[in-house]
Amino acid sequence: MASVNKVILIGNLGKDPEVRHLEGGVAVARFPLATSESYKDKNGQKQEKTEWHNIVLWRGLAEVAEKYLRKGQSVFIEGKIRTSQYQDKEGNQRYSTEIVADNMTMLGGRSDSGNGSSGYQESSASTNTGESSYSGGSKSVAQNDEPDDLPF
Amino acid sequence: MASVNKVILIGNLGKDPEVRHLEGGVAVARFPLATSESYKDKNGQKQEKTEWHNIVLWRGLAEVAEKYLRKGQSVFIEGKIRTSQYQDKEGNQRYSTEIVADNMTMLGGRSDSGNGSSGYQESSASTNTGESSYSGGSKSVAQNDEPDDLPF
Amino acid sequence: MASVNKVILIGNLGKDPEVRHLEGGVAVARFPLATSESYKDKNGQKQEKTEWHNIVLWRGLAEVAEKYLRKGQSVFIEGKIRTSQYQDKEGNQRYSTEIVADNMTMLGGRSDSGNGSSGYQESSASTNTGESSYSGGSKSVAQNDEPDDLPF
Amino acid sequence: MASVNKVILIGNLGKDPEVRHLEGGVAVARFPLATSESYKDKNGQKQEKTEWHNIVLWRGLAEVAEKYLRKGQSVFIEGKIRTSQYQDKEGNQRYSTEIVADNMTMLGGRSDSGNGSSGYQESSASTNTGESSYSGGSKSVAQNDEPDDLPF
DNA sequence: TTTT
DNA sequence: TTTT
Repeated sequence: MASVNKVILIGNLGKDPEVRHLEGGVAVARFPLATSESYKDKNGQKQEKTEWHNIVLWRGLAEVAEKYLRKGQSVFIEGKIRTSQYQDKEGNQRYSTEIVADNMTMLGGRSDSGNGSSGYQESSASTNTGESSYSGGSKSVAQNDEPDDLPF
Repeated sequence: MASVNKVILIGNLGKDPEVRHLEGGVAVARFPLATSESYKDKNGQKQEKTEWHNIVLWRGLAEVAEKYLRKGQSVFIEGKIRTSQYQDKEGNQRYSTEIVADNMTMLGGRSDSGNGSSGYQESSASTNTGESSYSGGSKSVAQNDEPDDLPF
Repeated sequence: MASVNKVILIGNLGKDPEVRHLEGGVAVARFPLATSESYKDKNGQKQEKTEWHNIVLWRGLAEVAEKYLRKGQSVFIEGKIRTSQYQDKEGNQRYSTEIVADNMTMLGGRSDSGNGSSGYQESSASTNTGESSYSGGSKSVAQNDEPDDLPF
Repeated sequence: MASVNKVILIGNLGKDPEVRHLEGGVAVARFPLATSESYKDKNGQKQEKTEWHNIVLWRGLAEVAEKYLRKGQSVFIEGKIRTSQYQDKEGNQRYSTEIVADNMTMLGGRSDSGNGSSGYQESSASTNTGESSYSGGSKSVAQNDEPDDLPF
């Protein structure tokens, strides 16, 4: 049936990306992303609440993340929610929710190496599946094309 | 810091909403929402993968859900991701991820009672915080105004 | 620079799609899409305001639109805003704003031929660039891959 | 009927905001916002295409824009599309498309005065209608609450 | 020009 | 008219 599962996040990386290169050369990157919301509590005191999101990127996006994304930087992420089931060591059913990115844009932010945006934009013709190039010859890579045989 | 946490879903209710009315008259509704994605496996066979989302609605949206939403129906949900920590009975840290809705639009779909859209639209001036009414006198209810003292 | 241009619409077709098949076999479909917002005016009277959007679809999405979309039906559209300049007959600069779709999901709605959703879902493995198939062999079509030499 | 009209933009201000303060103290701010997309042309040359959006903000958001937003800065805008009709001087029907913001987040970017983000975040408890405060006492301002009697 |  |  008609179905949409879309997430849009702007936040900061809690750690450098962890990248694995799978058999076949496929890259997967993961990092925690913080979004924060401020509000006033019942005493009128300003409070901040931080939400942590587990971001997963595949292939080209993972490679961009590996090269250019660092802890503290700000990114725009577009993707979808995916909850995986797994058994913990006691054999109980557990759930883990991740955001599988299909688009990413660096927004700069706190960085050790100047403006992270530029390098990324230079080196990657298109990490944006949806908006990519309307030139005749261009190829758009589906960023969440995951092989079926991955160890999830 | 600059932060955005936004989710957009279109899917079907897996169950009727469960609604609690808290002290103070605040209503909270919850239901599982399915989004489905179809893809071809390595043998070219069409497969479908269903994602289940835990939807939470507050106040006016919860009341609309209680009155008009039923298992099987299709809804558009706009909201944000929130992951809560809790201790399980063995004292382990667990995480539960929910979508806190701040906007909802009924799309009809399989229903026991005709087109669910109409009733809802008639009875609710505005469940859409963001888009609500630009008349001078209208009031917009912040849908995710949660009391601080809720039992989470 | 960091840039995002994203539109999400749910609305009804004001007309059947107009489809052109260009040299090279590329299809382009266009239709007006209505979104409506209700609000109360200063006298407390309920009013409705309709917004009309010019939707443009390319290639695979255009072909799906041609086959399955009809006046009155409800669709979810994800895309981007594009404003074109042109000269009117008096030689004045004019602007025309369109939504170039890169994703489309039929939601049914009033239709002459039953539930429009099903046929579309059956016949199209993936019109959803962003969410498409994570099987190894699947191909994702970039929906807004426009040839450069189109007569705009 | 079920309807959604949502726009998400990240881009740069082409000019400082123009702000009007209407009778009754209501503020309206306008500015052009650029989003850019790069693609390769048929010769493999990298090209950039810039889209200009007419942003309109009301009340609290307009006041934040007036105080903190300047030409060149980067902002996240969430809002809706609105096309207005008007007569040009020759009496022809013309259309003008704007994005009416209901949420805005400053992302910094090129600025004459350091990081624009901070000041804004300090001084404005909540310009984010949708996500605002779940404290008991907080008030959420409907950002697109337009008086009916405005001179459009 | 849609839908409710 | 922005930004890279």
